[in-house]
Amino acid sequence: MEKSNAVAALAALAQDNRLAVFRLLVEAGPDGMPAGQVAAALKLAPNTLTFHFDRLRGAGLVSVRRDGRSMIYAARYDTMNELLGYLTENCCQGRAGRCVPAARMKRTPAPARRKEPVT
Amino acid sequence: MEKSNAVAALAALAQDNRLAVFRLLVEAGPDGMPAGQVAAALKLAPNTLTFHFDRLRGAGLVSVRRDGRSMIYAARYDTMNELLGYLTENCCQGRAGRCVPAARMKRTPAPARRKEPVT
DNA sequence: TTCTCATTTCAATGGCTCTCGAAACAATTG
DNA sequence: CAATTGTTTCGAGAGCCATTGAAATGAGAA
Repeated sequence: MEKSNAVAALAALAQDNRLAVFRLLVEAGPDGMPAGQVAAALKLAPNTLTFHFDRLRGAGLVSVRRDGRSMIYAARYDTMNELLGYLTENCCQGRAGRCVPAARMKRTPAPARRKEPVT
Repeated sequence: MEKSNAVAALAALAQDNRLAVFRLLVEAGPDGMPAGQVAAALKLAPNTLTFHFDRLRGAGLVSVRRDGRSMIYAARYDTMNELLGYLTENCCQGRAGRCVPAARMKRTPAPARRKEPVT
């Protein structure tokens, strides 16, 4: 994942309602959830929700498909995975051990520094 | 980590310059780096940098100490750790396997989708 | 077709963000 | 003391964000 994509994903999740939406979709599983159901669960106006969905989708964190009159949104785990990868690689001195919970620790002999140019 | 703290941390990192600052501080190690050196490395105006430092500090991602006339900023790995923990716990269906790198994947039965995701 | 439901689009608004220039503050040096 | 260096504070402006109400679109039901 590139820096700009990471910033986009972080920005998409850096908002109360959007983070709630994403968590709900994650909970809903790979099959996703109709927009209306999300709106009801989080008590959000449908147009406001569309706005947030657009942002999540723009960051690649969510996918949509139509099912009849419903739009079904689903979390994209792969993107979330890449985001976590980016954060552990670039914000933990190249060694996961610095920042990651013990469960996810991965020993790395030499810290790989500056995979991407620091702009 | 609570949701509001996670949102704050995500927002702090969801900006090009701030993410660059944080990465630089992570690279610099636990001893940190003087503000001026960060400003020089990233070519940011000192007052602009102060603005971003304040945000990172507000999110608990950075600490400061004075050394003579220099203010030395350092990354707070513990907070980054908690953020990653929050994301894996709350955005990966409670099972790390959903989102963490393949190395640690635990297989869960993947239900078939009805229609193709439109992204 | 007409009606209804689910969702999106549009336009507008208040609030927040990021950046800049100028000035102020703090600590060391002469 | 005054001068210099490193950083912060203040004030202002352009632009983006999140939300809202009203209108429009798409798909199924009558």
